[in-house]
Amino acid sequence: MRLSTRGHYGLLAMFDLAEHYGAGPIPLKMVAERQNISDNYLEQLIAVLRKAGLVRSVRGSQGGYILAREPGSITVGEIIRAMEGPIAPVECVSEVEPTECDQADSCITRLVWTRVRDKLVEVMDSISLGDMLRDAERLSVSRKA
Amino acid sequence: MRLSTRGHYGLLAMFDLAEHYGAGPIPLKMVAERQNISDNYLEQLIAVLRKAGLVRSVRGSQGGYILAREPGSITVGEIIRAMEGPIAPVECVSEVEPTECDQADSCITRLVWTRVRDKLVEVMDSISLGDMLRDAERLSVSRKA
DNA sequence: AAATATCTTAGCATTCCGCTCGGATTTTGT
DNA sequence: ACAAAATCCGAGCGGAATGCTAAGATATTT
Repeated sequence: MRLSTRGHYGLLAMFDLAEHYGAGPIPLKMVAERQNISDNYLEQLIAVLRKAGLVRSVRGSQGGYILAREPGSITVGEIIRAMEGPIAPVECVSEVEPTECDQADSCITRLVWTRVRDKLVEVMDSISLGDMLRDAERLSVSRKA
Repeated sequence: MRLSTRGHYGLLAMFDLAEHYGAGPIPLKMVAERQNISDNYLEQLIAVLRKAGLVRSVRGSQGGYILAREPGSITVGEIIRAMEGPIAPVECVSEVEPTECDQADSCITRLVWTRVRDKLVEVMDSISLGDMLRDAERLSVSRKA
């Protein structure tokens, strides 16, 4: 029941961009350094996020990456789907195009996995990068106190 | 965000044993046949469930496997933990012995994964094999109607 | 033209997955 | 005693995915 590092790193990178939202394009090297990820590897991962329409890129000197939308409108669920594909504990309850097995209609375990999937979707889609920024704010305030 | 077939098959096998609970030891070949799993492979998987104390085995002719406890007291969460290890979307929020990263206390994504983990645990620990038997009963009744 | 970035593709070592297979051991029934 | 039916145990293995590294092509700014 693990995420690969793709989803893990993807969210880290997106949150980093959210923290610098409004400051123009952020070079990937900065993100990689701050989040402690190989920048060569992150380059490949951010390409996926770009193709999914979650970030915009600016090429050339002074270039970098910017969130495609404001942090409040980008959810963890979107990011994870982009990085790891449809959310589903097992293939037969995938959000899109589940490959049905022959006893799908009498399969009780399928009901279980559907409930698990629904909970996953519910929590991931309910958290936005904006929410995470607020959490960070609260956390840093309580730290200073 | 996928389970391996280990967890998938593990639950199928345990549910099969639950359906025949009280009928004495069930040979693994029967389970494998009904659930359409390679019996050689299932043999390895059931060994894990046995070592976790979820099933008892009876060797020799007329032998087989029996749930170690009644279906109502065995949860999906227990089975998945046995087959796949501690429930956690990322390692740093593992239920047991999380390997902390150096910025663990200021990591916002960690808060997200903790919430995801908690939801997973909540739903998996709330469903027992007994619950699944009731679901199967309801489903077969509504099918006949 | 130089510097700074993104973009794209190839490759690669390691690990995990999902098995197969062979045989040892235990128990029951004839 | 013997055969049959089962669990037990470990070795091995092909294929796929993971998590990178590396090298260069392209675009943009200064």
